[in-house]
Amino acid sequence: MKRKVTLKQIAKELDVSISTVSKALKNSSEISEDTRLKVQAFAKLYNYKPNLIALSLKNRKTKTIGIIIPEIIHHFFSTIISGVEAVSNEKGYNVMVCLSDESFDKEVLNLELLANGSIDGFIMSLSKETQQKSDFHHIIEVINQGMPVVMFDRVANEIFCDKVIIDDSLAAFDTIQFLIKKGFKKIGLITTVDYVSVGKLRTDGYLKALKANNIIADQNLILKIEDVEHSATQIEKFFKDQKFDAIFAVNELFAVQAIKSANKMGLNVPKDLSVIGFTDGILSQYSSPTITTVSQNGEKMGRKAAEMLITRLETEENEDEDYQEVYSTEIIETNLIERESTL
Amino acid sequence: MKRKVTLKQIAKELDVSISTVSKALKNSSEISEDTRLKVQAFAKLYNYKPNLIALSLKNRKTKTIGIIIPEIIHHFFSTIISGVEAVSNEKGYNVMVCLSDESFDKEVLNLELLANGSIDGFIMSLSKETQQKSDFHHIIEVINQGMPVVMFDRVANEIFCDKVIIDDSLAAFDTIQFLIKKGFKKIGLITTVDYVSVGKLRTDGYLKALKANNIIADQNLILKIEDVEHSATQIEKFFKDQKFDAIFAVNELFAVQAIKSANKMGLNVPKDLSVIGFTDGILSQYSSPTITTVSQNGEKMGRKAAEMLITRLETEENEDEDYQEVYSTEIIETNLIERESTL
DNA sequence: ATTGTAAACGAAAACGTTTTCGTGTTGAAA
DNA sequence: TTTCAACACGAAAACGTTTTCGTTTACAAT
Repeated sequence: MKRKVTLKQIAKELDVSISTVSKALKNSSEISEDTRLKVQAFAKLYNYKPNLIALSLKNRKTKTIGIIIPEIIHHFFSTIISGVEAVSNEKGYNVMVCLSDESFDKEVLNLELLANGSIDGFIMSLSKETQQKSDFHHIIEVINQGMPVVMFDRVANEIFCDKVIIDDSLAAFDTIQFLIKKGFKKIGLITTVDYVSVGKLRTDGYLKALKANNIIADQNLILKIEDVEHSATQIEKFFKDQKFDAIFAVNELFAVQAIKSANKMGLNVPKDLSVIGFTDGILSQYSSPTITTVSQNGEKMGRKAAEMLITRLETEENEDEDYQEVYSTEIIETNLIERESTL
Repeated sequence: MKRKVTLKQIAKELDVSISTVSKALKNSSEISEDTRLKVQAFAKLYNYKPNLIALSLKNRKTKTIGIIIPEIIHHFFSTIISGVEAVSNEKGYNVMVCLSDESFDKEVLNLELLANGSIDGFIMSLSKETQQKSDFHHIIEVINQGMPVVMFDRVANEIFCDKVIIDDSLAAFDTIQFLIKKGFKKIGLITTVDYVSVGKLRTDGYLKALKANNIIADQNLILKIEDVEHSATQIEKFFKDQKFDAIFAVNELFAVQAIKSANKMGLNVPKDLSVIGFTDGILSQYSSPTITTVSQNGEKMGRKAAEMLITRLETEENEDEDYQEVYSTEIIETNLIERESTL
């Protein structure tokens, strides 16, 4: 078991100073060809690689970015990570992943832990609990300490930072328009409780679209789900109580469950009922029937978020004060992917 | 924008030495109550938190563990991360996630990058390409440098380290037994090419079970898929060419596609054909019909892997030479989850 | 007056780099 | 012979900690 070799050891072995070794390895012109080659050969032989922690300390930057997401077992968030990771790797950054498990406390903990030098910047999406409490002091504090933060998807107006989102309201609006154009009148909505920002926005879009078409929104056609654990039974009840021409669900799980409930009632999707979901995940692609859905393009969002963060990190070096306080919000376009669940 | 405060700054401000501040914050008895309280108050006021990078350098341990997986958009690997993350957090470790994208080169790159001081140990699963090439020198080298490694799922006998696996062969064997007991004779297998270790093992289990029941394996009933991108068409062809009583698929995607293909042929699952998959992911739980499957318990595997790694990291401190070279392989039990796709 | 001894604190090394600023040696120009 | 530049290298600081080993001061015991 041979431990990693350091500059000091090479220096000792070759009877030169540490500085000489360091310079030789960087092809400094200060060093004679002779010793340069000698040092490089030795370093190669012993497979010298600079210690990244030491570099981090010296340079005061770690070349790693932290990402905090509510949960990972969720296709959308997985694709986000995938996008972030891809861009980060290209640009020489590592990715540290933390899960908040939708808990405020864990989010705070993760933030504090990583903010103590481990990373150069954050990419994050708010936990449900944080959204519910509307308490963002932990994030604001970190930003005030000079740590760049890019938020995506579940964001908050109260936090000033770069953001990557989709236009949830517009996407929902367009979706409902699409359904109305097809001639559907009784369009049901399966959504989340309002404190989930994206759920609220999608609900808004739904309502706006109805209004724009002079359809009076019927609260009985709207189901707001608080407890995702028991969404299935709630959705079944929803279907027993009401009749629909079409259903718009704000995520793919609700969409799948809607289809199942419809089937149980003896309804065929799409013949008796059209269903559109949100987020183009595994379920939408492979369930039967495959589900028409609003594609969020998580990979692209992740890529964009990483690009924004890294750009900020690297222009920050120049202490470009003007740039510092100008935050931008990128809107990633969505598109409706038509599949078998709609006519 | 107030930057993070350091010991040095506190020391200067309070006109004491750095050592005094450090000791005061650790409640050392060397320091008088007076200055101790003064320092602590000041530190609290300025929200002092030790710089983790500096600590890492000093202690030569980073309290973070690296995890390299082939891809993240995959329910099984997501659950692994979830498990690893949970245990790591409990024990005060962070998690750095790298994706190999099933590529040998990227796996090597990630390994080299992280091995230079960024992490204390690895948890990893081999990329397909690595398995195909059977080239493990990069991993062996890292282990030889004294970096603890725990492998899971896709492992290799050539690498000496701790491992967490399921008994793929046995699980497959039991599954086929289950099908045979139900009276099925023509049992089809949809599997991967042989260089994917777990695919091979599951195929072995299938063959063994047939043999144990004196059924002669029919190569026509076995489909080995190389190109996952085009699995759907291959599976459809498979169904056109052959008739089955039951299908065993080595992952849930193949299982879903089998069901779809069956439906296209006018067959009803489970009435005309039973289907069993592997890995209890989102698809198995929510597709129609829900799919009977072998549960791999990724969360548990992840937890176990993290526990093994951390145990090794923390006993390593004691330079317990005896313990060093003894590696263990944990086998996580699997279980068959019966759902609608089997009678 | 001398010695001993706590109590309270500081200096410095160490972790592994990079980089600035010397410093000694050589050879050539004056 | 003196002077100077170029060359090749080394010392040391810095990043932010922790920890060991002094060192000072005061005061009690001899």
